[in-house]
Parts: sequence; C-alpha cells; structure tokens
Amino acid sequence: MELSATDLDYLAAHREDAQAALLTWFAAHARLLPWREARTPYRVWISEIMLQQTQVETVQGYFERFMERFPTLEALAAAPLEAVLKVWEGLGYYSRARALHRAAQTVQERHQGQLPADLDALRALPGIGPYTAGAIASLAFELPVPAVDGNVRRVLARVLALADPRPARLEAAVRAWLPPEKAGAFNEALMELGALVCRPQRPQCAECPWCDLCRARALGQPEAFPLKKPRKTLPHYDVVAAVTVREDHRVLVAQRRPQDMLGGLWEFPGGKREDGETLEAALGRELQEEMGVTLEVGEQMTVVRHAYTHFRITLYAFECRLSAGEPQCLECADFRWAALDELSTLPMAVTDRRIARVVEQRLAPQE
DNA sequence: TTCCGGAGAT
DNA sequence: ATCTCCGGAA
Repeated sequence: MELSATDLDYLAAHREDAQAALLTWFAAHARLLPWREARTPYRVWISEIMLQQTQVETVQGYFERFMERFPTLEALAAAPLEAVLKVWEGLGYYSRARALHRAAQTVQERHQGQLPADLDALRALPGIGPYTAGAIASLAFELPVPAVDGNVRRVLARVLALADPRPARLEAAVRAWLPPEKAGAFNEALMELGALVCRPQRPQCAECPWCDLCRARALGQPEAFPLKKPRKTLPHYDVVAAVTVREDHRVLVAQRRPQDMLGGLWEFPGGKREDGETLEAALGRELQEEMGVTLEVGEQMTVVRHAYTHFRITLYAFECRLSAGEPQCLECADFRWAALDELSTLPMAVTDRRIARVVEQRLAPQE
C-alpha cells in the first residue's frame, strides 16, 4: 500500500465532491487549445510530447506548424529526421523529436499505423514514459489510468500535504478519485488546475475548486508543498565556434552526431575552451580535431550566452578562413559549405541560430 | 538570475 | 537513485 490509511480514508470520504467540483471548474475554465480540437490519438500524442518540459504558450505555435507539416502519423514516419528536427527547432530537448520519429516508424511497423489503446504498448514506444502513456491512454482512448505530470504532482502534494510525493503514491491518489467514465476529462482538469490555479508560486487558492479540502491550504502554506530540492550552482564554460567563410561566401557548417547532445542539429563547428587556452587556440584545436583543417582565426563576430540544464556557456563566434586541409567528418555526422540563404533551412539549436542570423546580416551582399 | 519540467541512461 | 537533456517565462 502506497498511501497511509489516513490518506486513503480522506480520499474515499471526499471522492464525489472532489470529482464534481473539479469537473465543474474545468468545464468553465478549460483553455481552448489547438490539440483540444479535433482530438485524435495522433494529435494527443504530438501535443503531449511537445508539452514535456515545455509551457503551453510555447507549444501552441509549434503544434500548429507540426500538424501542417506532418498531418498524419504516416506522414511523420515517412519524413526524414532532419525535417522533423527543423520543425522542432527552438523547442529544446531534441531527443524528443528523434524519439517521436522512431516511434512513428515503430507504430507503422508493429501497430498498423494506429497508436495502440494500451498502456503497456504505449509505454514501450520511444519517448513515451509513465506520464505520457497515461495521458494518451486517458485523453485519447478514455482508459481509466492516472497521468501524473508536474502539475498533477504539485496539486496532489498540496491537497494531501505530501512533502515527498513519490510517483506510486500520487498514482494511487489519482486512482482513488478518478471517475472511470470521465478519466480523460479528470486528468486534463487536474493538469489545468495545476497550470492555472495551483501554480508553483502564488497559488490562487481563492479560485480553487478544491480550496476547502486542501490540506496544504489548511496548514496555511500551500507553496511549501511539494518540497523542492535546492539547485546546484551550474558550472560555466567558454565555448568557441568558427564561422569559416570561403571565397564564394559559403560558410562551413557541421551536423552533430545522433548520440551527441543536440544530435542531428547543424552547428558552426568548435567546442569547449580548455584551461589556460586562448579562445583562438581552442578554435584551432577543435577544428583540427573535428574536421582536420587548419584555420586562420579572424575577428570575433558575436557572443551568445546560454544556460543548459547542467552548465552555462558563453559562446564566442569568430570569422575564420581555411588555411590548410580539406574539411572531413572526424567528429561529426556530416558537413557542408552552406550558402547564406541555405542557413535558415538547416535545423539548429538556439545558440547556433543566433550566430547564423548575425552571419546572414554581416555577410549579405551589400546593396 | 532563477525557476520550471518527463524520459532515458547509468 | 542520480544524472543528462533545452529554452522561455518570471
């Protein structure tokens, strides 16, 4: 048993009024979102993958463009990965796009092109973990299963005043209240409540349908649940990138290997500066290692600062010329001398895209 | 500058 | 269990 007898009694005692209050609130306050229209398993799936680690506001535009470009699961499975990454550009966590693409092909092969209405079969697909499996199962197929995302975790931790809400506990709590006939609406309402009312900071308890049965509220400190662990300070790295320009004004870009960070995306080649190394020396060393070429490093073009999950970087981009050697792929998947108007068609991470925009401006033919 | 967030790898 | 993945909003 994952929850205490006290918790289970509490859940059982409030089951009907909790269900009614939440569903009534949701009917009145649900946002009109693209994936809530014309609901199909495919649309639910794409939206749920995009919504992993990403705010609703950010996802909306990406979802619309994705659906326009890949209207069906079949179209997604048939597309080249690079096209999927291009639509994903700027959304972050690019392994989601790679997994999505692989999963679409798996569904074509193993499930006759239809997402399976089965929790375990969904869970077996790349990029679908416990939460996403539950979300697709309940929202798309009305299976009575929990879907505990960060919002639901926060809402339930507060309602039950659980400082350390482990996944199994939270799923047990959802099961205790989940109406079998309205599982999709209930799960979605729970997430919406977390997003709109029971927010991480300054929860709007006065507007909450569960205000009267919330233990954290009764304790007078809803924000104290769930307990957050302190964040570590992130290490910082200086990173260099080469904008290598050829006589014909084309620039050298490389594609990252699939297993590397930002795999499959294009970049201006370079890498981390080592201790005691100048930026110019780091650039020379990296280009020798990655592409087997010797550079003449020119002036600095731009600086980009960016924070990843575990470190921050300051990225220095230098304009360069090739002084010896022909580029080859030593530590990259592919490379290309790209024309200026080609840069915008290649999938890049936000940092390299920022450099690309500077390159387009600086090197554009003068009027 | 800090905060937020699912899945996969280890 | 803990760490690795990103970008935008607050």
